[in-house]
Formats: sequence, C-alpha cells, structure tokens
Amino acid sequence: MARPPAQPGGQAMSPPYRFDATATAAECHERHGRIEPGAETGQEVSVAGRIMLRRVQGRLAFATLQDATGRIQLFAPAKVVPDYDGFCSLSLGDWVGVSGEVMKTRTGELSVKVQRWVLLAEARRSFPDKWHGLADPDIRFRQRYVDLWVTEEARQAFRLRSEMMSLTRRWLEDRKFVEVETPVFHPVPGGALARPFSTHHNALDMELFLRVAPELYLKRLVVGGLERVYEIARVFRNEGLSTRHNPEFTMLELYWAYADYGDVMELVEHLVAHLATELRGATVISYGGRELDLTPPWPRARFIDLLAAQSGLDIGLDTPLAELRAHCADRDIPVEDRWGPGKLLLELYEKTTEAEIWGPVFVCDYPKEVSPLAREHRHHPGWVERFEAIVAGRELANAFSELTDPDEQRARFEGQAAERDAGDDEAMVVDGDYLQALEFGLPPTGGLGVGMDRLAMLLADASSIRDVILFPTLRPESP
RNA sequence: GGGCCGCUAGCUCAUCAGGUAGAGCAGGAGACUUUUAAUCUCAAGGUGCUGGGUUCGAGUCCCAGGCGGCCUACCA
Repeated sequence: MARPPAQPGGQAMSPPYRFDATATAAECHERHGRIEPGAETGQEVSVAGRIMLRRVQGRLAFATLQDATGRIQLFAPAKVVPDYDGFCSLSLGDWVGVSGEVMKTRTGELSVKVQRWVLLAEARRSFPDKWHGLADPDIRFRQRYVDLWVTEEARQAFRLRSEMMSLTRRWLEDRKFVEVETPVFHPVPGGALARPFSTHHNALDMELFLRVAPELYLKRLVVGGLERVYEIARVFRNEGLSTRHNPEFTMLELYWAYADYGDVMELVEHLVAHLATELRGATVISYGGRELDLTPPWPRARFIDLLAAQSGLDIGLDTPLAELRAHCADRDIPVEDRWGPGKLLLELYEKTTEAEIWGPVFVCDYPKEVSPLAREHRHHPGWVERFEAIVAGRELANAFSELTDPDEQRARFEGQAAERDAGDDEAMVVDGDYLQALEFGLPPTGGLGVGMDRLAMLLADASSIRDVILFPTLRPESP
C-alpha cells in the first residue's frame, strides 16, 4: 500500500540532484573490516543505498544500508545525527546518502556514523517481508525491480550473466572475432527451423519478420571478407514457453572462415571451460545437485550410434520407411506421411535418446534432410557435418560445417519450400538474396549457435530460464 | 494444448469437519543509548483472484473464467 509522501512542514521535500558517494559497502569492509570492536578510524566516507533494516532504541539507532556491493551498518546516536527523528522515521526501502566516520560498534559491527544524511528517494510502497523476502514467482518476474533488491540470489544470477557476456566477448576478440550487428527485421525469415513473429512496416507497406536467427546475414558477412565474425543476437521464436524456452532469447552466433565443425567443437569446449573457470572457479561444476565435468575435450559421439545404442535398434538412413514408421508407432511418436528417413530418425532420437544424455557430449552428424544449411558429410552421404552440444541434458549449441555451394543450397531451400507447401510452417523459404551472396563465393566456414540463456542457467545453477532473463515474457496481468 | 497444484492484509503465512477471518513482518502512535530478523505497548489494516451455483449460512463445497507454478506436449 502506498504511503503518503513525506511533507515536513507541509512542504514536499525535493531530493538532491546528485550525491557523491566516496565508498561502497564492500569498500568499507575491505578497507576497515579488520579494526577492533569499539575502534574509530578517523576516516570519513559517504555511502548511499537503501535502508534494509532499522533498529531504533531511544537515543541510539542502527540501520542497515544496502548498495550494489553489499551491506553496511549505519550507527546513529541522537547527539550526532542531524534531524535524528527524521532519520529514525525512515522507512525500509528508502534511499539515503550518509556521510560520517567509519567505526566499529562494541559488538564488532563495522558501521558508518551518521554525521550527515540526506533522503535520496522514498519507498512509498511497502517493502516485502524483510525476513522471508519475495516468494511469489509471479511478483518476482513482473516486478523484477523489487526482486532484485530483496533477493540476493537474483542479483547474483544477473551479475553472473553480465560477466559471462563480457568474458565471452573478450575471449572471442582475443581470437580475432569481430562483433557485428545484423538486422532484427528480416524480409524473409530464415536461418533456423522455427515459427517467426511478423510485423508490418507502414512506409514500405510490407510484412517483416523478427529474426529467428542471424545466421544468413552473418554468412553474407563472411562472403564479404569478415573471416571471423560473431553476433550476440536477441532472436524471436513464436513458440511455447517453458523453464527452458522464452519467446525472445539470446543467441551467440559465430562464423569462422576456413574452419570446419571439428574446429568449432574445440572452440565451444574451450570457451565453456573458460567461462566455468572464471565464473565458478573450476571446470567441474555442479548443476541441479549433479556433477558436470566441462573439462575439454568433451566426448564426441555420432548421432546414429547414440540412437542405436539407446533404442537398441539397428537403423539408419537406408532402413525402409515403413520400418522406421513402425518404430515410431511403437513409441507413440506421431509421424507425418511426408517425412523421410532423416526426419523419422531425428524424431526417434529426440524422443528416446536426447533426454538420456547428461553430457557434455558433442552429438555429431545429423541427417541431411533436417539440416538445410549444413554441408554434406565428407565421408557419409546423406548425413551432414553438424553437431549439437548436449550439456546437462539440454541442447546448448548447434553447429556445422556450413553449406557453401549455391546450387546445393538452392536445392535444399526448394526442398524446404515444398515442405512448407505441404503444411510445415517451420520449414524455410527460398532466400534469393542469400543464394546470390553464395554465388559470390563463401569459403569453407564453420558456424555455431549457442543459447546464451541456457549457458547462463548452467553457470548460475538456475533451473528456469526465467531466473536468467530479467523480464521474461509473461501474460499481461489484466486481460 | 493436457494433467496436477496454488491464489486469504503491502509481504510471508494460518483458519481442524461450511457458522461470516488470524498472526508475524511492513506501515501509524508510543517506550527504550550498542542493536543486528532488536525488543515492548497501543491502534489500524481484508469486496478471502473474478463470476455464477448449492446451502438457513461459502474463504471453505460445485461449475465457469483469470493469473501463476510444476509436469507433460510443442519447440533445433
């Protein structure tokens, strides 16, 4: 419930326009944490933050101030605090700036003596329970600003995410990858098998699609001579929500000229190991209470071998369709008549095998039929050089030796277009401009997509993608 | 989309079998010079998610809807 604004003397108080803090809570502890109980430092600091706890006892008051770095106690004897009554009537959640000497109380709590203070902002709405915090996940997501100042784990998760992004950029830049920004609006949706969002541009009077992947633009840039290029791209997929899916999410895509998918595997395992080391202090971490060993090299396994081992079936691309369909039927997997062996194998794999993999493991070589942008395997016709990195039972990354041949790409697009006409609304459409780019020549290239939200989940030990997305997509509160 | 669960004061939670709602914290008033979830006293605080129904009587039972959580499905 909102409380009325403070109006001393009937006049609304206006907060200052700025406040010079000279130290953070963490810096106070670092510099003076070791002084004796009862000691005074003679050093004055100015700190600022929110009042989180308050203990008034007559002519002496204590408060706990929280800033971005942590907490520090405010020590407030009536005889030194200007407007002592005003200070004591501060509410939990109010923002204050405080100046005074750093000292330690008799009981050993490092504190700032309140010799001057100023109200920086009022919390006119009540603070969540100071002990239990926020339990309702709905409020945590809808009012993330409340969650963030009340829930330490939430602050930690988002700090970790920020560091992860920053470390990723630095690591890639050290390897001469150039960060770029490609369009969010695509005239032709492409780069992934996914349903797009669409919108309309008034001046051009045309339908535009929000990107489902930046892939085709990034490969155009490789054609243009950016030999190592990456984008940390917000992408949009018009699909369901779950603990692992948000309609808008962040993907790292990277293209590396002259490399193949084997090179990309090494890049992925070393990048992830680097992030784990920096953020968790080791390459063996725990996720959801279970050990996860991210130390390179990660095992490599062929898709078809994993499927065979897990399902006990001796099947492949040359298995008769009727037999594959029967295997699907045995497992209650719905199939469609137009599906070829590759799609049926993929379905069988996803329903029987993928969830059983804890990883990390590189699952290699997928059917060509379900990988319209990947290059055919150099030794296995009908298969492509593609891998998915499965970590903690989830797909973390998808990569391939890129398909570079424009004629082959055109044929694949046309196959996709036929699928689309047959009713598959996730199938790709022919992207003539992209084909034209390929005709200018795309060198051998390794490409990669990494779900950064899922990587953040892994490193933050979060069970839901909503724990690593500040403002996850929700239904509006009122219909 | 399906299943299960939840929704009570600003927050965290109670309310045994249907009898007209209760606590802690926050907010208000007061006491208190070393507290740290401070403590103590007092007062206040609720169209019990919404709408129907059953009943003498519904927060409680039934139906529909809303929002959320988990699982499942979908989803590279």
